[in-house]
Amino acid sequence: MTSRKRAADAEFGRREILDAAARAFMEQGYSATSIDTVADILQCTKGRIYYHFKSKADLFFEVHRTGMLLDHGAMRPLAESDAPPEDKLRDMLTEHIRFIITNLPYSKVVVQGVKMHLDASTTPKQRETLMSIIALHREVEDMFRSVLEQGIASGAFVACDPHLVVKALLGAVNWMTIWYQQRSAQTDADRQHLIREITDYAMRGVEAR
Amino acid sequence: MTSRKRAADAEFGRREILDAAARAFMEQGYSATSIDTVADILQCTKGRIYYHFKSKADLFFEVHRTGMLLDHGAMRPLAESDAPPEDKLRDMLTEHIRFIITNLPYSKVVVQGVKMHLDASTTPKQRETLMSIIALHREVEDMFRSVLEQGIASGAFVACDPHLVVKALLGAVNWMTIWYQQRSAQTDADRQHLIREITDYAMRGVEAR
DNA sequence: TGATTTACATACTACGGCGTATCATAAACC
DNA sequence: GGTTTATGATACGCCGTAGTATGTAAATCA
Repeated sequence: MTSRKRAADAEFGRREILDAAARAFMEQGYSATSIDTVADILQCTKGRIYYHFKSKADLFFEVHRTGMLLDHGAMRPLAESDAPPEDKLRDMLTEHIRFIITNLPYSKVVVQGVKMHLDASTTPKQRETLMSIIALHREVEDMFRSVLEQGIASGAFVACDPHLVVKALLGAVNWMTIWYQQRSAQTDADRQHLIREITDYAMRGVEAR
Repeated sequence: MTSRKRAADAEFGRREILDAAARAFMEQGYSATSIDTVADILQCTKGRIYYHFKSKADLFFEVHRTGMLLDHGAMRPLAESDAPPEDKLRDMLTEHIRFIITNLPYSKVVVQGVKMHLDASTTPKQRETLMSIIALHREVEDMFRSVLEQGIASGAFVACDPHLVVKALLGAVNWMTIWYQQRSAQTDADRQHLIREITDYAMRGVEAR
């Protein structure tokens, strides 16, 4: 039983590192972030970080993976519901935006990570986890595109190229990772307004007249 | 006269460096790109680059500024036309997308640059040019928001918060800088289709029913 | 034609940062 | 009481890279 407590502590300590790393990567980017910077944020030394993570790249991958898992986990139940496509899409968008603003560091790292997939500077081991991250990313996009296709088929959405429109739709939302800052929406009402306006815009782009 | 020729050559050489730097920064990001990498692309040495640019940061700023000037220059005449807002916005979007796909490296650097404005590691001199770049960026966004507000006033666009919706609208388009690659659209017809689908989606998000 | 400026190339220095190795330790486990 | 776990502290080797200092050949100019 106590072993479970220790295991939980270890997980907690690990997550603490991931959170700090996410903040650092968000603010400075991967290359510009040093392991020592992450250690400074935690007020510890590199030793702690290298005890849990093999390398800087591994740490980044884990942050990226954690972010994708959180978002994917939030989207899947909604995508699997049997609500009509228009309701389903609206729920997914709302939840996705909520995820972005409540987990901004992870969201920004995910975006960074997407852009780094060309980098060949990875070990075979890393490539494996990298592929699983990419798979998660694809799955999330597939969920959105599926709902789009359902809506087009049902007549709820306008006829359009779902492969391109899903990019535009997700872009309207994901672009938040570029411009959004905590102070953009201070009160709860501000956040509600924000979520509403962005969701409504994204929905109007696909809804049939 | 010959001096004019030499001046033109100098400008050409400078632009050549900017183009190469834009490609490098696009592919690897600011921090991960070394001056030597840019030199390798040009098949020259650092000497040439440091002759034209004071520092790596200066080079990046000039790429960023050039990109913003190009986009700003393409948008302004359209924004200043006296066409109805819905036509004006459509034209601006189409042209903006065309700019992105024909100047992808510069577009991606601009996005990177926007995210780096927090960095305080700049000299007073650099801050000045940085401010002018930010001003250009604001102006472009202001042009889009203006058109939005005109359309809302005229009843052509739905009632919405233009400050937030302009972010979503530009996001739908600018997100291309994340996912678009040259091979995404190989033929001219592909590119036309792409531009059309993205523009249509972005427009539907604001058009009144 | 000699002097000077232009537009680079070469060679070198200095430094930051990744990763590792070593030693210590304090708590949890067995 | 011995062992494992999860750190802290410190030091170091090594490499990549920004920036500089110096050289140089050609074009321009007087």
